[in-house]
Amino acid sequence: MYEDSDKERLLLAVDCIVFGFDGEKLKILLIKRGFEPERGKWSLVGGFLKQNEVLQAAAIRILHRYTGLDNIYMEQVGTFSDIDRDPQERTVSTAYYALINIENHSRNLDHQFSAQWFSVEEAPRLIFDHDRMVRHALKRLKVKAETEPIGFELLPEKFTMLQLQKLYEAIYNVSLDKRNFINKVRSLDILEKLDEKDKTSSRKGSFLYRFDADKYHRAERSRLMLNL
Amino acid sequence: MYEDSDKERLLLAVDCIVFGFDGEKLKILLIKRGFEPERGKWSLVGGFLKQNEVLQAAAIRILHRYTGLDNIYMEQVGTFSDIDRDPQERTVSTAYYALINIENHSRNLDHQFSAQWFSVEEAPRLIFDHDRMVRHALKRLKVKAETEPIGFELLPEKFTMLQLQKLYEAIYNVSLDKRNFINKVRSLDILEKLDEKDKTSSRKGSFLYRFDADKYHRAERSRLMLNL
DNA sequence: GCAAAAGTGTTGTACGTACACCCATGC
DNA sequence: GCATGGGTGTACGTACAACACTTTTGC
Repeated sequence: MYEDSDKERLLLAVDCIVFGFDGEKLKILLIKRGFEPERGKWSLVGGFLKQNEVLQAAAIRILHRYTGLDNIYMEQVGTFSDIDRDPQERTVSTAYYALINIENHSRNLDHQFSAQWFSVEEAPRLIFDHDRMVRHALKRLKVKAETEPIGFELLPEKFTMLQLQKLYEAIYNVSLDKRNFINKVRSLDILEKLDEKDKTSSRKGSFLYRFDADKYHRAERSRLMLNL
Repeated sequence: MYEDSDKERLLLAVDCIVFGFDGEKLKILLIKRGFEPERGKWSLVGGFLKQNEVLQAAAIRILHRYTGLDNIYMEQVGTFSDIDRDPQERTVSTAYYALINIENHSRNLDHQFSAQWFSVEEAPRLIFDHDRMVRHALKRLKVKAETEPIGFELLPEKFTMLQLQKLYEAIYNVSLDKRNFINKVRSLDILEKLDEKDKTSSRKGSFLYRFDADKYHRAERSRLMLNL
């Protein structure tokens, strides 16, 4: 295709920024590299694209290898191509971010990879251009979460209003008024209020909610999910 | 890098969605392919990434080859990797969009490529997955133009308020009230009002404005550029 | 009965939206 | 003097932001 005569083939990698939420802070999953180069340093989970594989599939495969998880929300962030980003050989890498429910997940965390959760602000310096990838992913996550109900991917199926609020506070690094927050969320009409209460954090107990995809799709919605 | 053992190299292409504005409609620049496969069909301008080249540089090089232009605003859209997107050989392509001032440009349009402007809605069907790329680019352009002053890239240096309004109407495919529009733009305080008038379209003549990058950077600005 | 978190409503303000008339000029 | 597009201001409604007290329960 195209009319260039020089067709140079090169390595295409995929790196995943895995976001999780522990109830307080937004976290990312990092692995301590057990192989050269940069052995012992922290990095994103990644791998190479195969000849007969689509990028999204590679991202899913890689995420599965490191976390054991399937059916995870993923979104392409961008493609990074600095010449020497990988000192071994010219490698272009496409970054994806994944949103996972940290609670469901911790069990399957495969210890062979020395994977560990870090809060986004306190993460160690990463290899190559992975820090840049994280910054881009975070920016994209913020934009996306403003207009689409993706926050729920980071929470357990059933959650309290306070959990949801803390999640948005963590994503946007702001603090919100709980009355305004709850009113806004209610007005969106995309949650199902359950009869159960979560009593782990108070004597009174707080009601649990569940994201209702049907309600969401039915609703004629204003452009914004949350306006912070 | 990484611990995969199988490293398969493949072709990486770059395709550019070139946006322009003719005063009425948002346009894209397409070329009629003079080479196989798909000779005679319309496509985006594109080329292959070289071994020692960054993606952005490739996009700039390709844009320059087809338009003769330098110093153009470009933004990465995403990377497209369907297995058979190019029937010749597995090729992954990263799309960029460019914003150019259609007036300055028309002169240097190199006729050897049968390049032609099409309004976004009336463009012919494109080869490969280029239609999908255009849709993505358009979506990204809309999001970006909401929060950053990139619209000016599509206008001549000096422009009238009506031109600016028509531009945003074209991008978002809406119609706006000129009084509200002008008030909103004024409140942003990022334009310099010139003493010149453009008298081509009326006897009275309308004042010309220029985007003032300094004002823009100085201003503590609300998150939104235009709220439509 | 008290400590601890959950739950709830009102008011002011800012911003977006709707809307119509006069102005300047060239012919 | 008139036709053409350019330029301007106000009134209303909606939506966000600020704010404090009562309720429920387990101990």
